[in-house]
Amino acid sequence: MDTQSTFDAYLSAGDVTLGARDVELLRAIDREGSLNNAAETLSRSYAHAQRRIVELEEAFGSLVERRRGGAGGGGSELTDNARDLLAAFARTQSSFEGVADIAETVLSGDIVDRDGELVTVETGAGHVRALVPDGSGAVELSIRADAVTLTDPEDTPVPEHTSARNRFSGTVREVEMGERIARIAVDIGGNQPILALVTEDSREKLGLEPGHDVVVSFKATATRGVSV
Amino acid sequence: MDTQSTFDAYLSAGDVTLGARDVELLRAIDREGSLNNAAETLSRSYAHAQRRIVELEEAFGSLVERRRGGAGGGGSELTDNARDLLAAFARTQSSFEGVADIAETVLSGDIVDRDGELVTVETGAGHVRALVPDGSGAVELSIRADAVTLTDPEDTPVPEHTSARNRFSGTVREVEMGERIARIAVDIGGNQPILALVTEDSREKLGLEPGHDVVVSFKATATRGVSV
DNA sequence: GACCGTTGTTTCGACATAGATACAACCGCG
DNA sequence: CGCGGTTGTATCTATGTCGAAACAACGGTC
Repeated sequence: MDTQSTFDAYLSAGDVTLGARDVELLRAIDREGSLNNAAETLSRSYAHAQRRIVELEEAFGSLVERRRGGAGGGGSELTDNARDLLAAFARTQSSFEGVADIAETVLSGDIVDRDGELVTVETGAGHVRALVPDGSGAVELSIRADAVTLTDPEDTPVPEHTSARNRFSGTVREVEMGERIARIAVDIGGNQPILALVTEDSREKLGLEPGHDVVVSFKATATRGVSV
Repeated sequence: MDTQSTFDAYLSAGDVTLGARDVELLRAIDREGSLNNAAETLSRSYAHAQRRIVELEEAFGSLVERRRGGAGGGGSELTDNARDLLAAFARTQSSFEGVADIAETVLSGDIVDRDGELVTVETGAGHVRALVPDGSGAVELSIRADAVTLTDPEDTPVPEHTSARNRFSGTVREVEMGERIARIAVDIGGNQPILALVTEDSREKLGLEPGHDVVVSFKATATRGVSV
């Protein structure tokens, strides 16, 4: 079974949520210069699109400046507010895409200490500090590969001097090159290696090849877990 | 206008996607011991729930072991496969929650170099390396607060010895304490400070108070941007 | 062998979403 | 003053989703 995680992103204000479909509509208005043409090119009904715009504006404020009559019959264009909203949507969507696409390592373990939502988990590789909303006992921690920093063992800050609460010494097990980004699997003693995403630049400077020693560190606040 | 980013998480296999509603159903079956009672407690129709299970199993493999007849008329329970699926869903959902909830800094700038999807962006605070799928010119970079590492200026690895490609010297501008987690705003010379999430532990050890000097670093692979 | 509560299957209808259509209002322009 | 293309509004219909209801099949237990 080959599952893949996907998502729908929304921006919500009050009880109205703006989704991908709405963004598509706003972009089309921007492109076409009129609500009518926008609905046309998207093969949607004008009536519905118009009602939706009104609905969105009640929650998000003015979005589309609409003029009727005049040369060419009128037209519509986006407000600055709408452009900000579109940019915000694009940003959050791209953040979510990061989560959906990027490899992560899953560590299993048991909670041995809890302080608010901050917990200490005993795993095969040692203690890991992480965020787990609630529960106790067995947990699964997920560590996104883009949140893992690799440093040279000779020049790694002592734990008191960095905010990365989790650090492990390990050796590179596998290097998988992408276009400009390498995925490094580092053995840290647990039953499975930690994956880290680094630029080819970094890979070269740190001399990351199989067998090379390296220190992996990641922040507690970027390590999230769920009870199982 | 106060917008908030939300999301719906899915796991998809082929053209079937498993969503929150399906997860709710599977959990109810696990809890109630029968498909019938599960549908009952969720106020859903048994018929629809049953069809949905069949549909999901065609894509995700065996999920529910159903027995009819026998003592008590039969019953159903989840397969190990289904439990794995539930855990996977919980993990991805919790990862998405991280993105939705956690503060981020948005830096505006212009692309000055591109190498694949890896770009160098000129911002008010200096050059930042980031991932931007396509486009050129103006971009907005979002840097999640949980991806920012703070280190002591006295003990920060030289750039050649760390995979964190972006580093800036700054001074703490503001500290906002949560329960066990502090949000630190660090001034790095741009028009807006970088936000970092650190544990209270780290805040104390690094002596993070307004006015204190600190080095902020974050990975290029954790910095995503969109063209504007 | 009848009972009983479950699974399996079909059909119907309620409901929400969205397209289709029609028509009024608007206003610069020729 | 009418034309033309737009916005604004109302109503109808198609579609898909999901609950409601009814009934057959199943198989331990008594």
